[in-house]
Amino acid sequence: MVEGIGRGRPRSESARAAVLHAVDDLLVEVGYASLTMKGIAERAGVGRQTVYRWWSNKAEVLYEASVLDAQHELAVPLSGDARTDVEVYLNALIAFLTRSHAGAAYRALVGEAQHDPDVAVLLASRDILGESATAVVDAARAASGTALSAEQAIALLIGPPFFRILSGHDADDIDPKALADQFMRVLDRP
Amino acid sequence: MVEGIGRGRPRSESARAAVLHAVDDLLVEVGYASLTMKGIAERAGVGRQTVYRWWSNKAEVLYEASVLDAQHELAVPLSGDARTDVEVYLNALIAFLTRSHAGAAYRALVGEAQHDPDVAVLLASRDILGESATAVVDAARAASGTALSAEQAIALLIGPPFFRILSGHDADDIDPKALADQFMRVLDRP
Amino acid sequence: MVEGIGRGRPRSESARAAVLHAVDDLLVEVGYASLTMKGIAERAGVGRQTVYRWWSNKAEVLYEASVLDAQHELAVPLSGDARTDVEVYLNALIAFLTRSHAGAAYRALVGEAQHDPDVAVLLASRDILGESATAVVDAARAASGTALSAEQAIALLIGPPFFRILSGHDADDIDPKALADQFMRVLDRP
Amino acid sequence: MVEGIGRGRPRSESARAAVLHAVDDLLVEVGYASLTMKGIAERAGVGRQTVYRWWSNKAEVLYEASVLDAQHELAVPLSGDARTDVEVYLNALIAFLTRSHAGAAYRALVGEAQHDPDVAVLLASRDILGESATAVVDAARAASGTALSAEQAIALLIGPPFFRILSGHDADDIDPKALADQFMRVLDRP
DNA sequence: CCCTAATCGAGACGGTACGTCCAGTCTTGCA
DNA sequence: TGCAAGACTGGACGTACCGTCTCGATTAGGG
Repeated sequence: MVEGIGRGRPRSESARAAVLHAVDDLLVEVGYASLTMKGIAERAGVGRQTVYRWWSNKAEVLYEASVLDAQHELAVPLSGDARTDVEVYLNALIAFLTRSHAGAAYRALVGEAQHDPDVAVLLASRDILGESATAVVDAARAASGTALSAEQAIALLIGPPFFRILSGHDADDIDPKALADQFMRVLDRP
Repeated sequence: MVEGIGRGRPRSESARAAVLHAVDDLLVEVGYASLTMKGIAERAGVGRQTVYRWWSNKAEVLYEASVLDAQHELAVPLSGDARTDVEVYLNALIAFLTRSHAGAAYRALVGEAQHDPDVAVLLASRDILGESATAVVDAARAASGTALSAEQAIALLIGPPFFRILSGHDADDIDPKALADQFMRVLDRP
Repeated sequence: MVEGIGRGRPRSESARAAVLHAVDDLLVEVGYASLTMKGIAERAGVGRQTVYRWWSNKAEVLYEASVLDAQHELAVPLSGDARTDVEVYLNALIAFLTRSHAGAAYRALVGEAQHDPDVAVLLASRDILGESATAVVDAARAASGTALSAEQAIALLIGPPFFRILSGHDADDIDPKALADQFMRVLDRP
Repeated sequence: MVEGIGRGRPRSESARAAVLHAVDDLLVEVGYASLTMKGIAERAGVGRQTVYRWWSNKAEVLYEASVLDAQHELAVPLSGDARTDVEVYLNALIAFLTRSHAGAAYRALVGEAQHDPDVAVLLASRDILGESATAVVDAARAASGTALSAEQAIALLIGPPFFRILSGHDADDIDPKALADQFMRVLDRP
């Protein structure tokens, strides 16, 4: 990647970091609804235009600020036993969606995507949740010899808790063990 | 009309109807993101105070204007054959979430609920999707003798397409027949 | 003047007064160059839109805030002796242009008018300086039987000090007595 | 002062010329109000810093680009007849202030000087208008034997049209012949 | 023939005012 | 006294320009 001939002052990496850091902080302090581009810039000690220069809206900043954390929180080590791994993953997923800051950011983005096409495109460009489940799901599929595609299996695994949490049910009512059972049952038969 | 001693001008039912109508129209014309209380009042030919008097935010107006009507779109007649009914329901659900105006309103509300606690409460107070699935799910549960609770079964049925659609996947990639198969398979075993 | 049927909340006279007062204060405190619509609104404790609703730019606010003061400062009582009145007027004019706050506002407006057509129109709509000189000049013209028109005489009276002050000469070098002499001399001959 | 030993890259004379040329062009194209340092630099194909290095504000650039050239427009040849020369000069002055690009620049600077002390100093450092009138006025003074000082006579000559034009009167209403008459009349008597 | 130094174009930087928009409240006259 | 109309304060929006700051590249001496 060449990036032209590199004329002009180069982008300030410290400004970039300050913005992402400010978003992380503000998300916790004031919540997504009260997160403003103005507030982010001021908190980061950065000009407003600098934020707009590199991210076109607050969804993009939030995405970049949160996506790495999300991947980290949803990464589960494979034990070799598919049933166990699925349950461990489900626990991580539920914790992410209900208790994690990065998860709150992710839910906010999903929310925004429902009425902002730009955010929808941004979100669709990288299926964070789906990616996180891939390893676990592939292992389970391989072990079971199911005919389900990876995509189908992923939706089957993530969908039920995703639906209950985003539509406002009490997260405590979700039983990861039972969900894991149901998931394995679908896979276990041709 | 009696309404107690009724001093002063009585409440205008026509104003209420005009507001709900205006919201329906505007949702189609400008979309949720550009829906404003000001715009609603002007379109309805109603004072802004009148809107605020009856609904405390645009989510409430939208909820009353669109989402309750949504029940009709998701009501499927029971045929007696659980497998068939499940598939018919899934088709209705997918159409609702991807192509219906009421569905767009519902998705917008789910989105708003992710960063506005008031909207979350409003949405949780009435599980529209869950309710719509109850009849189909109960019939399927009765026919199969599964141990799954109604709530578990509902999440299992709705979750997968809900996740795929809200996280921005292409709706055409969803196969209702396969989803119905998977759902029946979980139920079919004790 | 009927002003329609007067529906809606009427303009707040207190907001109007607060804005004009704020402009007066700020002009003294920070000067014209640092006078901003934002600053005016904040100082007046008024919404920004309220300022824009009634005045389309800062020149208009300034004009309204200063014109009355200007008229007051430039009003000289007629003594009956034209020569004396002319000299008194010239002293008032020089004081206005060099030492008065309203005069500073007026000079700023004249300045702005040189590169903003809107301000030029505003200024031309009401010739504050010319009006102030009318009484004195008319009296002098009547006494002398000159053939000069009012407009010519006014320009002859105001022009010389106006030019010296606006083009940056030291105001102390201006001799009102000599200027009055010169003015009377032009008038005194057919 | 020797200016050091002159190490380093010397100033680019072509850059200087490009900037002055760009200012001339832009003044005509977009007007003084829309003239920005950024715009000047871009139009000149020059770095912003380069402009700031040699001129500290846009008034200085404008002064050097336009106003100094203005002297040519105001230079009138002396015929020997004072009355005629005065009228010719007045015509040139009025044309300069109302129709010339350099005149527009000069008026803009006078305007700016009313609220920017730096510009006021710049303008006062060289009385362009006064200088232009010196020859004509001195000739007229010599011919008439008046007691008026050069400064007084200059203000008397330039002031009236200057006032009318800068305060927004219609330039067509100005009668150079009458102004010349009035001017000569003041001079003609002790 | 490099070395040093000051210039050049380009463009990002932190700031700040712009004029617009909307939220939610308040104040009129009319019915 | 409820209603429409519409003005109110407040504050975020995204843009523009300010004057400064880094870049790499260029262009002159001086050693």
